[in-house]
Amino acid sequence: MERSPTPRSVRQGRTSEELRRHNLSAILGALHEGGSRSRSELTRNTGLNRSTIATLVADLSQRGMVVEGPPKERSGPGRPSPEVHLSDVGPVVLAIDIGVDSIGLAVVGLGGQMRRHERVDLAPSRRKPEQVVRVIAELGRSLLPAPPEQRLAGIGVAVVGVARRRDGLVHFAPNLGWRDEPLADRLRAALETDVSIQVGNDADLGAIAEHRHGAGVGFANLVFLHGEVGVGAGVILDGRPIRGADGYFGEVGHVTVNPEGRPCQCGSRGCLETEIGELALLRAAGVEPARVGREAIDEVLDRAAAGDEAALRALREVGRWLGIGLSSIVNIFNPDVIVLGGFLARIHPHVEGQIGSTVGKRALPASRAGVQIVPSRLGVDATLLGAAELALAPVLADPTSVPTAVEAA
Amino acid sequence: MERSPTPRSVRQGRTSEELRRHNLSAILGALHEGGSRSRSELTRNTGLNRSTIATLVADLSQRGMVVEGPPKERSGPGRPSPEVHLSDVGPVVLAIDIGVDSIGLAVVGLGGQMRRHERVDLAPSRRKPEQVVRVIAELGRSLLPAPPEQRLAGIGVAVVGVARRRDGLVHFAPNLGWRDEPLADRLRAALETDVSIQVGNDADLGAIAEHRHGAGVGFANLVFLHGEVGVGAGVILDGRPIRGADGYFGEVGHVTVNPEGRPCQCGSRGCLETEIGELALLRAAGVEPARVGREAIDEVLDRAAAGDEAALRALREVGRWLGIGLSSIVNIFNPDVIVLGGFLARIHPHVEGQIGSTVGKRALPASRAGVQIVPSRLGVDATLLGAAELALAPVLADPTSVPTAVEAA
DNA sequence: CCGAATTTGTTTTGTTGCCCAGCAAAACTA
DNA sequence: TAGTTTTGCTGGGCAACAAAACAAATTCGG
Repeated sequence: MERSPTPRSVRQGRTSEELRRHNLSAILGALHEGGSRSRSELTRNTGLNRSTIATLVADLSQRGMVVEGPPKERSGPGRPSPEVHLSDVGPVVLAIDIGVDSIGLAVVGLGGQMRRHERVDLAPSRRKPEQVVRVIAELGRSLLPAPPEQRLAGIGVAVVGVARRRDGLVHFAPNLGWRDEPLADRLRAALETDVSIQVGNDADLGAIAEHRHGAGVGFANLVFLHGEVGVGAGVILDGRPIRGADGYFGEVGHVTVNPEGRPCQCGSRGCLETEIGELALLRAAGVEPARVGREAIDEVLDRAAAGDEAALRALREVGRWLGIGLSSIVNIFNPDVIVLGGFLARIHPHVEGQIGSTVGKRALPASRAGVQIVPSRLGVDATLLGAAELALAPVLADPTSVPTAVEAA
Repeated sequence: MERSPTPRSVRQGRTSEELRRHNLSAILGALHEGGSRSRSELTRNTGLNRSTIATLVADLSQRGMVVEGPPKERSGPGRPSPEVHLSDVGPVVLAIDIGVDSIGLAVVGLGGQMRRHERVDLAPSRRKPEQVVRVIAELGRSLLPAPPEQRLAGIGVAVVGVARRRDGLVHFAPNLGWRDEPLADRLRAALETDVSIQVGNDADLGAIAEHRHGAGVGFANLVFLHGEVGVGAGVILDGRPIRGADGYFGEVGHVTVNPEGRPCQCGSRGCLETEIGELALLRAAGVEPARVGREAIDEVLDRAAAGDEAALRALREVGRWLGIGLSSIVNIFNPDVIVLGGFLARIHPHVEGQIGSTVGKRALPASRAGVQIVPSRLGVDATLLGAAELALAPVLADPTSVPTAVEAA
């Protein structure tokens, strides 16, 4: 176990060097999360003096991370302030999303810009770690240009399972059939790289992506409920992703919602995952569960749109349990917003009304009053972008770790 | 609703002045949480240069917050380093704990030292806000010496109910029969003071106290489960207290544990509070629930110690539901430690075994493996000390807000 | 079309805060 | 008692942000 009770409190002091790092990071982070803005806006945002902003922006510009462009049109009286943009030749990361039925890869720059992008289906027979890693290595080589052209700052991986952040070991991924896989090590060998490889849970990373670039922008407290075959949740509190002592915080997929429900693979019965996962919908709609995947879900939705009674009944059933599960989430986490991801985003239009009424009845009035329940805005790319955020985090936290143009030459 | 989605991300820049504040705060915070230590230890803890530590300690000393004493005996070779202690004539706060059947007051200094301390019973007939505030004002005046002698830096209040941090309005306190009480305003008027008055929920504040000074010292992820008539939880994640969008985070008292259980005052049935609260124990043991309070619980525990079958059965029953509730807490929050407070701390020895076996069966193996479940170490004073922490927070965050001896003169 | 008002970039000059080096002091060791 | 180790103390230096003064670029009013 990686528990570390510190007997004496250790508080870090800060030097002026760290002060500079913090301020560079503040500027870069503002641009990353909120997009381009003028130098004068940066001055107002950060509260720093305009001469300081000038030197900081010049520093970031020298490092090839931002560029200054012409000012916005018609901005009022006074001398116009140049617009600061994230450079599109800045450092990039490779983002990888290992899902149950597909693998996604993308080259992502600061600001969450996807430069290049690829997704391939993953047949159930090809889910062995060796095979998955081989596919990733091939795709990765074709996506990534030669080193000097683009500066690769790191690699981030989202995986449907529980991963150990420290060393990228995938502890347990039931839907892939993995157990204790040293994923980061395998990828490092296959991609022949020495950059840092960070691995995280797909729901945790989806939460980060929706919070920074998607449906949850501007909300401090967010729960991202990601449903495919399994159900996981990622939680952001006070703007910070929460992981718990071992990284299992927010494991709501196995909260009991239906004490008389079906047995779950976790050993219990009537877990949220069992009642609202893809399999539950297919089963209730009378579709062969073995056909699980995008097309099977599409079929149910099409049939419901055409008025098919069985499909409509199945959606109502899933909507009911989803509402109950969401009520618990509202009661426990008191979020500003809940973002539904994966296949839950796709059924959202069909179950919206039912969710609203169930939460209205079951959740504590005080907590439910302010919460919004919305579908993902990033769709299938949410987890991919989250993986990119994971890899970009060190660059954002310390922009000085990227060499300046002068240093690189 | 107090939701504030910020359309554009605002990141604070830092000036060198704030750097100094941060470093002063780091030193004071280390002493506050971890106790006295030598200057050389502070140097190692903070990573700052020893000349910097010298000026910082001198600064805090001038402000009357720390004093330097003789070095520790036999510390090894080299010039001995003077020990830095928190001053016992430094700023103090008034801590107030409004419980269901008693009111506690204390004058608390840095480090959580209780200087003076008083607790009085609160008869059910005297729970009206006006009466409570009158009692507090009387006790407060007798406890607090005249202003110049002790510097009163703030007032912190713990209350059994939901409070709004911003203005100290008690939204809802069912066990006191309060609703929308402007508690902070009433206290400000009654105590005739203009210092800041902060109000918080008792479980949230108990969590902070146990984390900094009690059974949870050194653990980054802690859940404090506080049970009396009602049941509430306070949660610390990554060392930071969590409150949620409106302050209702971790409302586990109304999580359903027994779908066939008794109706709860919240409208649902079989809530955790209904199954493990004081009333549940008394009822199960055949004691008149109306007698609820310290003596009634003592009676049940005494009878159990004497081998009384009904009392033992009642404790087993409560232990079972407590185990189920704790399993959910382990699954959802994945904490390092769960601290049982209030009457749950007192029954802990009797239900320890049962809790262990229930959690062993019901919680996810990965999360339950590392968690410790322990009784409160601060006892009835946990919430009182938590209230003190609330009031001390501004001083710890910015020691320069306290005037220096020179400035005061 | 021109000048006043406004706002921001730029440059120079503080001011603050931390680090470093060298020396002195105070312990332990043998 | 001399050597070693560790720490406090002092003065000098560096890095980072702020403030002030001036220049530049725009809007607005006539």
